[in-house]
Formats: sequence, structure tokens, C-alpha cells
Amino acid sequence: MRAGRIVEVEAYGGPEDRASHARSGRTARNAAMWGPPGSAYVYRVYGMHDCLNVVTGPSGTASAILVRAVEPLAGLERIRAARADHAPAGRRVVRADPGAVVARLARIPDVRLASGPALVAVAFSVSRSDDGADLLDPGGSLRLEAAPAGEPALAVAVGPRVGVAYAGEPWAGLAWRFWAAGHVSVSAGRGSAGR
DNA sequence: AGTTGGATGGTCT
DNA sequence: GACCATCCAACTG
Repeated sequence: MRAGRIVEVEAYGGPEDRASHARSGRTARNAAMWGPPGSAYVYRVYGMHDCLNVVTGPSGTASAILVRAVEPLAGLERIRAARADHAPAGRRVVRADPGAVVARLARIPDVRLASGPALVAVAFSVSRSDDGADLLDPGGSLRLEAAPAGEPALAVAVGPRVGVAYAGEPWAGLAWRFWAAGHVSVSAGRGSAGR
């Protein structure tokens, strides 16, 4: 079993949100965004990366929470195996030295194995076949669970969403990204504001 | 340590 | 035909 704690998310709305995939209305790609709360919306970006969202609004309305980073807590071996086995979708350019890839993965600390939206999907083997899945089903292979009772709450920082400048204002500037303040597992990409 | 460019193809214009 | 809710490698300093 693999498990982790979500430490960074972004909120996306319906057709009115110019940064949301729902901005062009309902299509085959984004149909899951109109699904019931607690279901998954999984999409592919840049032709190679899959990303996991949790639908939050009532059925018939579009919404999604993008899971941007997870702190791995259990199943580290399996998470590393998933990272090692992962072949970038459709890649044609062969890596010069496969050994270098293994060495690079070995240098990544446990806490940073799922520090990015596409990395979350790889670490937990989420793919587009999970699109529409019920994440609240206790028997499901991919589940969203409440934090254990008594676990101290994390301080939450807020800021603008990453990579949505094209949407223009007010959408690009909305502070709809939420992360655990100062947490090591938060993503730190180019467009990202970091921890 | 920080910055830049390449990969890649489905989706929408 | 252009864009894209990203990641990694290869640079520069």
C-alpha cells in the first residue's frame, strides 16, 4: 500500500473561470469535472504528464481541486519502484545513459518523491484510467481519506495558481493555491511560488 | 543556486 | 496551427 498526505492544492472552477479546463464548456476531456463530489478528474498535459484532481462541487457543476504535492508516508519502496518503472509517455528520444536515471532517482529524498502534480500521479500510479473514479469508496484502489483523528493541523499558506497567466485578470491573480506553509514536500518548479 | 530550452501530442481555435 | 494546471537536463555564475 502507498499513502501520503496532501500538502499542496489548487482550486479550479467552472466555465466562468478562464484558467479552468471547464472554460470551454463540457468536452470529452473535462467531462469528469461535472461529476459527483469526491470523484477523480485526471487529465494529460504537455502530451506526457497526467495530473490528479478531486471534484468538489455538486454533480452538474464543474469544479476540481488539483493535487499538486503529496508528502509520502507509506509504501516508499513501491513509490520508488513506480518512479523507476515510469516511462515518459510516447518519448522518442532515448536517454543517453539509463544508469544516470537510476542514480538521479536515488538522490531524491523520500519527502520529494511526489512534489509536483505529474509526480503525484507517477508516485501513486494514477492514470487517465482513473478518470471519474469514486475516491470516497472505502474499497477503491485509489482513495481520499480524512486525516487521522488528533493529527495536528498544518498552517496553510495561500497564493496565485501556477501556470495560468494566460487566463488574464482576475483569474490569474486569484489566491486559489493552498499549501502547507514551509513544508518540505511542496513543489518548487519554475512557475511555482515554492514553499 | 538559478535560469533556459527541449520534449510531446491531445485538444481547442 | 497554437497552446498547454510540467519536468528534466544542460547550461551559467
